[in-house]
Amino acid sequence: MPQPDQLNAFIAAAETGSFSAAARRLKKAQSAISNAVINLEIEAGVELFDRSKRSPVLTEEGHTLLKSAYAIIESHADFIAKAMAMNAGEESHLCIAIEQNVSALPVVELLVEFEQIFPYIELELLDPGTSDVATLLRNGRADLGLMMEQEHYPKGFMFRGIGHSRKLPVCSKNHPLAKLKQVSHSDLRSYRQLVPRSLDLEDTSHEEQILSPKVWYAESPFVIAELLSAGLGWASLHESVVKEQLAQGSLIALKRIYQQNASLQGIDVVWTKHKPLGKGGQWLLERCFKLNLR
Amino acid sequence: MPQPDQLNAFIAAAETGSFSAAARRLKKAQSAISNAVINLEIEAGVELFDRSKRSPVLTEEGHTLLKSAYAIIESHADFIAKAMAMNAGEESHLCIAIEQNVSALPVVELLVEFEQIFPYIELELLDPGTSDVATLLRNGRADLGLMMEQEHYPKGFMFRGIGHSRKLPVCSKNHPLAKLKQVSHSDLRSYRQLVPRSLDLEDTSHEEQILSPKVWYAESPFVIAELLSAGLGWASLHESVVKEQLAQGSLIALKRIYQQNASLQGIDVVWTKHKPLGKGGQWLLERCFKLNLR
DNA sequence: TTAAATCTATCTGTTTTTAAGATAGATTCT
DNA sequence: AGAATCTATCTTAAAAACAGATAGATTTAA
Repeated sequence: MPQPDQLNAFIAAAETGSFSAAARRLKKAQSAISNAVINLEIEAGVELFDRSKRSPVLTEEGHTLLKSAYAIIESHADFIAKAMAMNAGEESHLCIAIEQNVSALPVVELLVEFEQIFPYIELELLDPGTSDVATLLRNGRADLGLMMEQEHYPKGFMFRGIGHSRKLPVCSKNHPLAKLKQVSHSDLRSYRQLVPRSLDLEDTSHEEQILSPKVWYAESPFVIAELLSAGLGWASLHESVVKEQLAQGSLIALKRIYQQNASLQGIDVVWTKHKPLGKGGQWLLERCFKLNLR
Repeated sequence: MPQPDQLNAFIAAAETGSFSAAARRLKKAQSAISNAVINLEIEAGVELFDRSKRSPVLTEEGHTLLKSAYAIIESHADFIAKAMAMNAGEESHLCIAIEQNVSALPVVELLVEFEQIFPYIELELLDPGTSDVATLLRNGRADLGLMMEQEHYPKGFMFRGIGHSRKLPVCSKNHPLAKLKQVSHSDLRSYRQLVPRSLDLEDTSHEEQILSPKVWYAESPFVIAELLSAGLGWASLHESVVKEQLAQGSLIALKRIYQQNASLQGIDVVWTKHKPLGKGGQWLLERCFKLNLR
């Protein structure tokens, strides 16, 4: 197995075209370079330099193996750079959970920038359904979360509002409700309601939004939007989820009597005191504060 | 700079979950593994294993750096594999010159197979114009050539026929010659002839095919085909070059009186005694023998 | 609960490897 | 021809790697 020092000697000799010059560059004795190259040649069984002239010149095999030598040194540099980043306080892995109802676009733009600044951090993205973000943070699966605001968070949780999302009652353009100019409470009660519900059975936050006695549940708001598009029932969904369908007209926003049509819900960025964020997480957090989602 | 032995110890320890087991696998003393890992940790400044339990378990940073360690070892393996291939008689670089008139498709299929068998050989493809293949072989730029047969090759050249190519007089469908059912020698003399001519001024092989007093030259037969398509003159070109244009009707093959319409020309694979072929070149050569180009 | 087994870290002494210094022979340049 | 510069090699000193032994800790089994 070729030693890094041998490879560096090989590279320096190839680049300078002289063992002596390579020794000067690497601040070693000329004999060290000569030995390193010769040992590398013996171990590889390949003549790397043609020594018929005064200065050694790369053979064809040497040219090819030089590229491989660069590849090895670069992978070494990658290892060291990763380790340095960790020493500087960067986490090696960062997991962000973004609730599906949150509009992804502004976050994606943030992540593009993140990749430039923290190229050595592995990023993991989760997009759980309603209110499972908190669960992922609690059990340490995620480091940072974006979710719809909750009344109260578990102990040790930190949060901060970073915008708002509109929640709209919607149905298919072919649904009976779509024919009405305005819908009342009792209109809604007459038809099947689709409700996003968390995987977590403990979580009862969905209950307060149930109006109709005929309820179906789904974990993903996108699945609900699909069902709605097929003409099945109505649901109260976040604007970002049904934005496209509203624009192309396959889904319709219902106008409600006596009540504001859209209820505004806050979006929080959430993290925990329990596991402190590294440099990458802190950067992301501060950039989230400057976001203004809507 | 991390030593390969340290990385191997790190990897073995991570895979077996135990320094002792890693020592057994690598046939070293347990203290050697322990030292290697600890030194790697010190040099990187990163704690790779959590030692709070009896057996060490990878930290998050360890997981990330383990991937980089694999990358380094793999690039080492690539270096060694390349060197081994060279020791087994494979050339590190193989340059093949294929005259533009030769149909590329069967050769391409051969090269796909070549890539599987000789993954460590760098391949270079040249597609010179008429009769420059010999020049590239002579001055050592190319190792192997495919070209239209010549009367006599320079000294030290080896060659073997591997097929034939049809040469056809062609012109645009809009050219006056295209209206004639058969064309005579004097018909052809009346219009501009486009002739492929080598870059090499010494080469006079193009002269014998000149019929018309109005001649233009071009190095590439493809450029000539373009000119023909624009309605400019006629030319005698290889079928493989104008195959598509003949099929789609933009170029027309002329029928000649008194003479066979298509003159058949042999295709040779050519190499030189001067620089002997390696395993890859030999393989390619033998596979060329089995080709039957037409 | 106790004893055996297995693990890691560390110390010690030996062996191996690495590198510098010096030198001789070869090539290039003037 | 002579000066300068290059490489290979020999010798010797320094450094690193390694095995063996051991102590302390944890796990497993009785």
